Amino acid sequence: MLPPVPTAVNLADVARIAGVSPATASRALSDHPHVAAATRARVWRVATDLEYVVSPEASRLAGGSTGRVAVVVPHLSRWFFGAMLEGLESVLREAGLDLLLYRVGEAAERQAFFDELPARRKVDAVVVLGFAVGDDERRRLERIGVDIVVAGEQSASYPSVRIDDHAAGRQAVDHLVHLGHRRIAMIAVHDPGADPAHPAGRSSAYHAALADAGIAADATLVVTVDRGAEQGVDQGAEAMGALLGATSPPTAVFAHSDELALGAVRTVRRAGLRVPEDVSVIGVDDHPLAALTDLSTVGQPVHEQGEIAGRMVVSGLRGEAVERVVLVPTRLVIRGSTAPPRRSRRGATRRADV
Amino acid sequence: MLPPVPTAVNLADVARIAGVSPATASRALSDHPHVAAATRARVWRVATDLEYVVSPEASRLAGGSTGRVAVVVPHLSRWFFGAMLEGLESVLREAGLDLLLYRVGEAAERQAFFDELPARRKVDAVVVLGFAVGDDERRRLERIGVDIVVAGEQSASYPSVRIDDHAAGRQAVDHLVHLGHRRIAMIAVHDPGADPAHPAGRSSAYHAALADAGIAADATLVVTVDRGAEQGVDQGAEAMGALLGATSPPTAVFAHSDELALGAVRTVRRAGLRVPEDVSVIGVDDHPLAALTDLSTVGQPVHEQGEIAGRMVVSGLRGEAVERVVLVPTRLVIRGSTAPPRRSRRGATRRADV
DNA sequence: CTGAAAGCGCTAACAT
DNA sequence: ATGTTAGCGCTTTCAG
Repeated sequence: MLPPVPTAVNLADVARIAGVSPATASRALSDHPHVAAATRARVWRVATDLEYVVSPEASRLAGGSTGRVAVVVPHLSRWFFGAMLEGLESVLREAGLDLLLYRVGEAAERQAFFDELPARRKVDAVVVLGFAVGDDERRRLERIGVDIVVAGEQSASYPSVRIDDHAAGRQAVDHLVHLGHRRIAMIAVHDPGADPAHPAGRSSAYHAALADAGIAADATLVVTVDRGAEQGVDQGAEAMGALLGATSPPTAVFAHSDELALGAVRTVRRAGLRVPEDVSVIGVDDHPLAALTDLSTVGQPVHEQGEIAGRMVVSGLRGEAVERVVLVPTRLVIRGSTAPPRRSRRGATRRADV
Repeated sequence: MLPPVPTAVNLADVARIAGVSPATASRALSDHPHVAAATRARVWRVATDLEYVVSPEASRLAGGSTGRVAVVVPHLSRWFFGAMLEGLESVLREAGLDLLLYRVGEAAERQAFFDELPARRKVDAVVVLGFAVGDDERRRLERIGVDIVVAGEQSASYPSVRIDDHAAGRQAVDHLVHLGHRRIAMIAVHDPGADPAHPAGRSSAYHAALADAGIAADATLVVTVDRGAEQGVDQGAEAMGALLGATSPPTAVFAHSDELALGAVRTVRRAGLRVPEDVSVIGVDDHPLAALTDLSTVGQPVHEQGEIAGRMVVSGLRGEAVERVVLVPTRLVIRGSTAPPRRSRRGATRRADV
């Protein structure tokens, strides 16, 4: 390792060369009010010439903020989380904030994070991306003593950005209903932390949409998978297997995510049936895979949710008021995996490519 | 915003309560050699009880290290980069290092990063993930004065982990040759920073493999796309269109990535041809999509490359010697998108699902 | 508007 | 083995 930054230029150097005291230099560089314009300009010039960068440590120690935001995310290799992180990063970077990344995938990692709180004393705010913070976790998290924002999930306790899951579910199921389907199945994700008595938005939307259409509920048409596994595709495939094995199989399936939906499509095809002629399938997210595989879906603006979370953090840090809940709109994206039931209207369907 | 960490416990508090001097407390907590076991234990107990956490700022300022590593990556929502980042993160976290994330996608962002070097004075090391550092960039990057490690790409200047691109290319093209193909095309990525005179590993492997098989080179069978676009699928699709339009189209295609390969597959199918019966397609990476779409490919251990980069950083920080180049093995993954040319040996092929 | 002085919380010599 | 003494580089009162 090299010696610690041999060419380090300090505030004192800048001040000396600019012919002012360190105090003035500091004020000039932090854009404080009471500094002569000429002085400010001179100090900035010298600082730029010397390529001066404040020592964040010293700055923080002397009373400033850390200029850092912790981001806690369960996965990094899955599109949804990556895209949201990307949106968040762009806003934070623009605001001059550094992003400290903490991945907390499995239960053990998650527990360790909330126990040890490695971000303590290191950040000005924390953003939780794509998972719901449990009560116990919330209590611990708060001991970090900074602002907290949640993105991509519901949160009663913190400002959050997310989609309206109920509305999204309605868009999907209503689409199937309007196509004429009556036997509509659902592959739902079950969040271990959620209250089973109150089905989450997408599930409740399914039931509401069926009820509104006068379709009787059929418990054999709902399969629930646990959240959290790596890809989701296999779970979707398995769930579809169960659905296909039912006495009276569905003609359409609403999956809570595109990955589950793709697994379902795979199973349908492997069973020798066709999508959408024999079974329609719709997911949620508008994953890039959905476009590639011609999957109908309810799209959500993922990147944008990350951006909004970033803006919430920046506002909060500035001491401005922050909205408690921002709902972003979803949109129905009709592709080739949904069509009317039976084998009617051939021409209206497209093949799934790839 | 809350007041800055109301419950802040400092070293001085711990020291006082434990009945020692701050210096001793510091030594005890940093596991220094010359501290009585009893003292160490007592200090640790008090620190734990009080939930003391060192102020990284003060620690660093007083001569320690930052305990942070900067990671520079071009994309966050693409599997390859996310998976590598995930591997890296796990090792850094285990070593107690924090990860400062910088995304530098487009040219402008990349330029800004290397101009401003926002990581200066903030980290003990820098990891460059998945892109080649140009000469000018290298010069600037070095002014940061810390260790640098490159993963997923070649680097003459820094310790790096990567696959042997030439070997990977041979695995792919040799596979096609062994299947009996003679008209083998390539969809290559062109790295803007690379020297056109020296074709990169995968391309040179293609030429070498054909030469070894006594197949004459045919320039119309090579299409080059620029690196860096978002998904790659569309570029692959377009490239395949050009190939299909050739006087004498290929019976097999080697694409430099799975995403390009999937685009190629889409074009082949849209042209009314079948994969692999009419055209075989093989990619590189073993992207999760490849398994899903039954694409043959040359797999590389992406997560592991991230881990290895992490270990290189940790070793370097410990002052241990670090290997200059670590090559990780690739493996040929034969799925349903490659088969002998013509319509021979039906039984050996599987359908592409989804 | 600017300078002088006093730490922020910690670690690393240097003593003891 | 432990305590004492200096700062690290910056921001911030408090004076001018």
